[in-house]
Amino acid sequence: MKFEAVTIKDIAKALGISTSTVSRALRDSYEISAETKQLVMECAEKLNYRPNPVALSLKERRTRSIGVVVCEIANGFFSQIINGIESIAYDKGYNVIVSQSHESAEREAMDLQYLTSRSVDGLLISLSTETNDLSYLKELHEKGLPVVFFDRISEEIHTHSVIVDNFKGAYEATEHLIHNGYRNIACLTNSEFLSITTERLAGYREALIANDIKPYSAYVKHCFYGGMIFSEVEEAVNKLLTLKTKPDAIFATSDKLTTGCLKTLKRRGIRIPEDIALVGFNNSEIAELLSPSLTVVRQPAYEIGKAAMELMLQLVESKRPVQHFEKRVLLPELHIRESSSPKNG
Amino acid sequence: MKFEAVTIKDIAKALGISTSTVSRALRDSYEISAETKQLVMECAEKLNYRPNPVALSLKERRTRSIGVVVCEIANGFFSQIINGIESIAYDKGYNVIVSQSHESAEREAMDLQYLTSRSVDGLLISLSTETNDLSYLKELHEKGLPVVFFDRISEEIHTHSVIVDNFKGAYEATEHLIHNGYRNIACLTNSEFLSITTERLAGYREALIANDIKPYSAYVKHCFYGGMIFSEVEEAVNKLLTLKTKPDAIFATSDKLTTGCLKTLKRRGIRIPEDIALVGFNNSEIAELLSPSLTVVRQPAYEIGKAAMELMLQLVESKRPVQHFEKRVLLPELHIRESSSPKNG
DNA sequence: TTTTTTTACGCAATCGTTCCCGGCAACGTT
DNA sequence: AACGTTGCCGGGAACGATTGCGTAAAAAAA
Repeated sequence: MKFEAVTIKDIAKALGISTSTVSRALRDSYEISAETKQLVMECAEKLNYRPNPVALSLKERRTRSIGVVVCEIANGFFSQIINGIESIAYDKGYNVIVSQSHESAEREAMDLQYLTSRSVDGLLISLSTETNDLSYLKELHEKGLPVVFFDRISEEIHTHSVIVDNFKGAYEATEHLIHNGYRNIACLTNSEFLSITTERLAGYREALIANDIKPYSAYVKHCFYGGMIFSEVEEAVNKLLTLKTKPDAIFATSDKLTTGCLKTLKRRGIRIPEDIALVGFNNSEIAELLSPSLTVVRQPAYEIGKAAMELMLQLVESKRPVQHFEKRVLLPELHIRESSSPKNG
Repeated sequence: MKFEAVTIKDIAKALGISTSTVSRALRDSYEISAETKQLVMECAEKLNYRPNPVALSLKERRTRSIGVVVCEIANGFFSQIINGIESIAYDKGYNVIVSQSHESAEREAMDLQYLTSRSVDGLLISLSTETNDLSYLKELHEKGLPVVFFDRISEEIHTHSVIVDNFKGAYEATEHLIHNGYRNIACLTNSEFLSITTERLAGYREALIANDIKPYSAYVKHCFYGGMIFSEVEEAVNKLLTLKTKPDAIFATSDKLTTGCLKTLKRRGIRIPEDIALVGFNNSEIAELLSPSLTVVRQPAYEIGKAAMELMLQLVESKRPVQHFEKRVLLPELHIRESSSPKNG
């Protein structure tokens, strides 16, 4: 398929028939006689003919490839999602082109630019932390590019999306801490512009209020880069520790924030959960191997990827423009372990 | 770029000139007058023209996309490699199509089939644990498909490859254990068909011999699926623990084996390093957060990816067939932590 | 002024497929 | 015998871009 590349012409020549006949025979058209089909099939087999997908793409104006934009590939949560995306794509004969925003809006815009210039058939995206201007994406969407959001979504563009019930995840995590006797619960969270932040923060707040605990704004620390830069997390945690009434528990709302927080606490020799309890969103399998083992909110990342790709296929393979959009909400799981053991227990 | 798609023809029509002129003007050909160029440029800008990469691919017979085959995307080591690959690819205007073998030779063959049918310009591959028949890949390579191996390589195909010094990594890890007083050192390793296994096992053995310790075959446990199936690891570790002379240390030669081993030891309530010390190949950042923190051999995964993609570009962009092939060997780093503290120390 | 050279552009083939039009046999119908 | 049906197949125009070759007009040389 590199140097020679058998084409439909070669078959036509070998059999002394026209390319149109070969093409039709291969596609099993009714206007070709059984024997000709047979002949063509055998010849194609013999020459090891493979249709050229590039030529097909040009003709059909679709590439059967889907662009994926995430902030970071080398992040367990996202690589699990990509795994899910890929599993569906593979089954359906699509391929996936992954690119990373590294949490930069500029880089994200370039990714979009690049992916569309590669004429992907659709776009799966989890927004970067910096993104506040969606106009370019919106423009693409309005021009007809199928878009599906996952994880970090936006309501600004009316399309399919897949998330976990972030509110619920945060609510349950917070409530769990409260039930275990913690009352001064801090929240280490991402940029306030992200949908996940808003939702998780709301879950956290509601859980406090429902349990007659007054939310304390100094207990909420935003890390703009969501743990991608460790020093940011370290600083946030340190600030929490210098408060007059130190928190007795920390709820971290993302993978990297959780590990960053853990790292900081360990470095400072703070005991978990005796000095401070810790619960965090986390998808790493190692969480249970830590000492103390970590109580986490686990997201069904693989399923998120699968769902997102399924919805994408729905858009891409639909004959007429899709009118009704779906927001698929999956359930997070709270895994209770040692890092949030009952206070003074 | 979806419904309308501005083409070179639109520009030609708008300006009342031929498409060839437009094409040449856009490519800044010398045979086009400055004013015509100016006109074309402006018009292209105004209509927001984007060249169609599919048409270009068809013409130039290259897609500027590189296929990547790994066993598992959602594995820190490989996702870090992919990150490295992607970083170089992005800079050079290539895109990367990732697919997974899930350690299955059959699936790997299908991946190859799929990727080549998508006419990738080259192939970056880390072999699956099951792979013993390389004939198909060899055939592709002989037909002119550029191939670069990384991590799990094969000498059967003469081409570029990138690995870490597996021998050295294993040697140093083992020697470190010996220096810290351990003498009954077991080795938990992958399928014996993999290049990494051979090399790491050799490093382990040599280190023993160099320190006057006789290698004991019962201390070497192969896990065919390399930890992808936890029960396999569990069983291997359990077998080690039932030996008459139980090992006092375990050296695990991959990410998943290390965590699988750790999990098993934890579950059985075995203290590390008091009862058994542990050192493993691992690329997770969480290793240092474990209690005890884990002594690991860390591989420069990101750099492996970068190097592999660089070598690929060398192949893909070279005018004449490359004759001289390179095996790039990067250095692993031994991070000494608590899980291998001096014996009885 | 005539010839040669340069400049600047258009025509058409090409990449590999598909598919819309025809067209030509060999039937069956009136 | 003349006509309409089928059945089967080929020609050639797309899809979007590049490029070798040909050529008119303008510029330079004779």
